[in-house]
Amino acid sequence: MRGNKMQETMAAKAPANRPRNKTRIQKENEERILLAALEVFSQTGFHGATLDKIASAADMSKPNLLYYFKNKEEIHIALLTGLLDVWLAPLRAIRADGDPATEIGSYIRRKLESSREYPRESRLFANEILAGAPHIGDFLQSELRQLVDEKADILQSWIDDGRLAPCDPRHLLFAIWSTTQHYADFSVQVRHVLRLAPGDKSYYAEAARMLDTLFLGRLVAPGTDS
Amino acid sequence: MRGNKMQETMAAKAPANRPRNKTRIQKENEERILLAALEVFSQTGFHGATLDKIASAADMSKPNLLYYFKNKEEIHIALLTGLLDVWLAPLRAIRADGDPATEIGSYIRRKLESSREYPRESRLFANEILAGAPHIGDFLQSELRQLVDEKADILQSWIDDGRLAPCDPRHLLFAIWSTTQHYADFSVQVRHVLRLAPGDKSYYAEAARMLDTLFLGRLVAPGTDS
DNA sequence: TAACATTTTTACCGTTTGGTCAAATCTCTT
DNA sequence: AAGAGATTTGACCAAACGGTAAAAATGTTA
Repeated sequence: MRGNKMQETMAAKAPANRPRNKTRIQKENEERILLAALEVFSQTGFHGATLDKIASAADMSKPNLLYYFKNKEEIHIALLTGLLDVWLAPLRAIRADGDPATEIGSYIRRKLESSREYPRESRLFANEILAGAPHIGDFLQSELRQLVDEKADILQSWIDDGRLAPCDPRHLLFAIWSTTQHYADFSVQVRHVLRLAPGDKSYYAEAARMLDTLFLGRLVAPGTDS
Repeated sequence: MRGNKMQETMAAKAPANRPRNKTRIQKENEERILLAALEVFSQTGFHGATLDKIASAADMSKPNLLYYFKNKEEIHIALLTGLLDVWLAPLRAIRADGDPATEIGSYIRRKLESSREYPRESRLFANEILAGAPHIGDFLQSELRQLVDEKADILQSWIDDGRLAPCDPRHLLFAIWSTTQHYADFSVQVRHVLRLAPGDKSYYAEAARMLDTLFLGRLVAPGTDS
C-alpha cells in the first residue's frame, strides 16, 4: 500500500503516509547521504553523479538511500536549498549605516572565506547556474533578487552621497561574486597557473590582497591614462 | 598542433587506415557535428550530453556520427582543443610597450566581447575546469601557464615602474578572467537579478562600464576609509 | 558507366543507470 | 519479551546509453 502516487506533497522523506517526527536514524542517515551527495555532485555535476556512487560514498546500499530520498533529483534539490541561505548570508550582513569601504571589504572577506571553507558547495552552486538553474530558478527570481534589490539600494545611496564611484550596484555585486567564487570554482586553473599542489590553499592570502587593491584601492596609477 | 599524444596526430577521424586528405563531405559533417556538440555540451555538460542528442542536433544518425568521431570523449576533446587558442588570443595581445591602462582596458574589452559572442564556448570551458580539467590539464600546465608567466612579467614591470599598484599580477589576471567570464557562465543569474528576458544581452554595456571603473578607475571615494 | 571508395543506415549488443519490490532484520516502546 | 513500526537488503527490471557490425546507398573518378 505504499507505492501509491497520491498527493505526497510533504516531500516523501519519511517512508510515510502521515508526517511523523524524524527518527534518530533518519536524521543521521539523511545527513550522511547529503554529505556524500555533496562530495559526488560537486565533483561530477548532476548528470555525472550516480546513485551508486552516492550510496557507496555514504556507505549505504542504493535501495536504502532511496528509502530516504525518493530519487536523485530530490537529493540534489535538498542539497541546493540547504545551500541558499549560506550563499545569501554574507550579503545579508551588509549594513546601510556602515562605512562603504568597511562594508564592501567585509563582504569580500566573507565571500572569500566562504570559497575557502566551502569549495564543494560553491562548485555545486556554480554547476547549477551553469546548467541554467533548473532547480533554483525560483530562488534566483524571488529571494536572491529581492535581497539584491535591497542591498543595491544601499550601495546606490552611497553613490548618491559621493562615497562610492558612480556605477551599477548590481554589477558591482556581480564583480564581487565572480572574483571571490573564482577561487573555489576554478581552483584547478588557479593552482596550475601558480604551480601549487592539489589541496594547497595558500593563494587565498594573496587573493585577499588583490581584491582589496581592486575594490578598495586604486589599481592603475593616476595620470598615465588618457 | 596542440597537446596530442604522439601517434595519430591527425585524430582518427577518417575511417581509415591510411591518412588521406579530407573529403568535402567529411569537412562538412565534422563541422556540423562540432557545432551540434558545442550546443549540447555547453547546455548539459559532458555527462549530461548523449550521443543521441548530439546526433539529432546535427541531424544525423548516431552510427553516422561515430563514423567521424570514434567516441564521445573525442568529440569533447576536439571541441576543447579548438577552443584554447580562442581563449588565449585576448591575453596574447597584451603588449609590454603599451600604456597599462590602455592595455588592461583593451584586454577587458576583448574578454568581455568574447563572453558576449561565444557564451557556449565559455560555458564549455567553465564546465571543464569545474570538473577538474580532466581533458585540458596539460594545456593549463604548459601553454596557459607559460603565457601567463610571460604576461605577468609585463604587468610586474609596470608595477616596478610605479604605473600599476603593487599586486600579484597573476591574481589580477584571475580577477579579469572571472569578472568577464561571469557574464557568459552565470548569465542566467545575471538575467534573473536584472529582470531581463532570456537572450537579452543588453547588460554588457553596463558591465563594460563597471569593469572600467573597477580596473581603471577608483571605486571607493578616498578619505572615507580607515 | 563501371569500379572503387566513401558515406549512411538498419539492426543490434552489453553495460550502466535510476528505480522498484517484497522479504528480512533491526529498533523502540510497552 | 512481544509486537508494531522503522530500517535494510538482495534480487530484479525497464530504459537509456555508448558503441559495433555489416550491408546498403551514395559519391567519385577513370
